[in-house]
Amino acid sequence: MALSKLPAAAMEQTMRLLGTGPAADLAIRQAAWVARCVGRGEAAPLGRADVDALAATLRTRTYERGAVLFRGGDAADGVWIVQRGRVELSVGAGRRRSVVYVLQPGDVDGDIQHLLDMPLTYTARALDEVTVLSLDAAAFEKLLAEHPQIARRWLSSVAQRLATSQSRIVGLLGRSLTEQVARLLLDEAVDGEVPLPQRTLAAMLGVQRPSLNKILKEFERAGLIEVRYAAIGLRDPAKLLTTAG
Amino acid sequence: MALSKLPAAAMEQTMRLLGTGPAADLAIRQAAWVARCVGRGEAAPLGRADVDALAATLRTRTYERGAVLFRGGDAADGVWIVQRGRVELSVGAGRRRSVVYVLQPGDVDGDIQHLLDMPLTYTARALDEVTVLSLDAAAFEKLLAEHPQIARRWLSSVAQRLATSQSRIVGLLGRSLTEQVARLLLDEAVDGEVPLPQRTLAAMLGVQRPSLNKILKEFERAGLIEVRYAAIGLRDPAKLLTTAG
DNA sequence: CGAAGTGTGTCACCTCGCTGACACTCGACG
DNA sequence: CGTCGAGTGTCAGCGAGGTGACACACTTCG
Repeated sequence: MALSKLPAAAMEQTMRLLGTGPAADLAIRQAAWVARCVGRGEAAPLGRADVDALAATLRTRTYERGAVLFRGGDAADGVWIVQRGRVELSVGAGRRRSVVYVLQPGDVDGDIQHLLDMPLTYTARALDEVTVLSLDAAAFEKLLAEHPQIARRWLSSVAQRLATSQSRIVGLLGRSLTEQVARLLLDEAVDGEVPLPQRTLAAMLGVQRPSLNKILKEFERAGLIEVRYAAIGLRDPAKLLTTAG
Repeated sequence: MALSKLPAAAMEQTMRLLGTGPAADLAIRQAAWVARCVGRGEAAPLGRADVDALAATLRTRTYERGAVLFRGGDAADGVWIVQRGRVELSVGAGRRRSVVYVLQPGDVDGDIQHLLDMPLTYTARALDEVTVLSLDAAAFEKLLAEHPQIARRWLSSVAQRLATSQSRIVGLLGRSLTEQVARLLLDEAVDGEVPLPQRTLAAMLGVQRPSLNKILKEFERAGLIEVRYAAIGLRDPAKLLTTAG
């Protein structure tokens, strides 16, 4: 899922670059933004035709905080990109709940399930008020077939997610919880802050909240972080990085 | 990395299907096999031209048991596919060694690093005598650019690996070691056998060998498996599956 | 303002898996 | 056929992290 955690500013910038006056269509700007999300374009720049093709097929949907976008076991409903807000992907419930990933603006999901023709294996829940751009399955397939540049980019995007996923596995194997927590905080930070409750962070590591809390308080005493309500501020990212190993 | 764990028989079959008499080139048969490895072709069947293009660029290399194919930090030397034998991908050394993956015949690697222009993050070591087919970076890029069907297939292949990687993360989070071991054995079994020493299996789960050994002996007492020298035989896969949760 | 819901801090107890060690067994190879 | 390296079986002690519980703080919304 993780792809590029573009700050909102990047979107604005992209929009400005592409905006050609009042007539510039919102859909085209959205499509250009999606193109940026789906892999960086060094190897495969998109042409105007590619962006237009994307724009023609995008739909916008909005969910309120706490809403469930889909549940594990559902068939994938095309491909979607988070434009605003965060979406939590989790497996299991109650005490056994594990958070597979937290999608940030710019992250893409649903493509894997479509490509492999498999059901969704996790449940998606909006952590904030969320806007997603979506693309139905047929349109996605058509895009890939008719726009080689888009297919090439999508390949980079999926490859990027695979690399992230593998480095997460390495992070989980044989590391102490302290190292894992330091790494998680660095990975999830946006503008020096991790705006997630401890319960969610604990579920991302597959540990219990008290265990996480203990480590967080140690970090706070050492001046590495600042524990706030439903959020954590990073005070010394460099030192946190050395702690992560 | 895991893609399709094709038994040797599948390769033979593919070769037979494509063999057009004594003149059939070995390289073309190899290329057809690679094409099967890289995603199943429902959505994007390969044409004759695609297979020929693959064949033109393949090189064969052989490594003996224990040889190091590359070390973490090296630049990716193109894309390669395991044709025969197994290759262990690991991070760290000594007590901290973790096994990221064990490549089986048919598995592909090196493409991700090339696509993202990143160095290899793990060390590859031959577990048996190994033959790999390899493809240099320029040829790979050319293939993707000029053969949309291959690009489409490669996308499925990477997507498949991402799905595998994610399900491994779910397996690691919040599961008891017993469940993890059961799942690992099922995932790694080839013809009802897991031909790996306990030390390697332990490194795949990021645990110590005595911990793994204890669970294995419990499974053996329960009649689920049979512990052999540097190998484990599955006696009751169905029951093992229920143990995996 | 005040209640309800959600998040945080902390504790005592207990289990699971790590540590380091040692004896034994298997298989390859000279 | 004997030797050596690699793999396996097992143990006692220890520490990290899970469990369940409870008090308190923050926020939100009526």
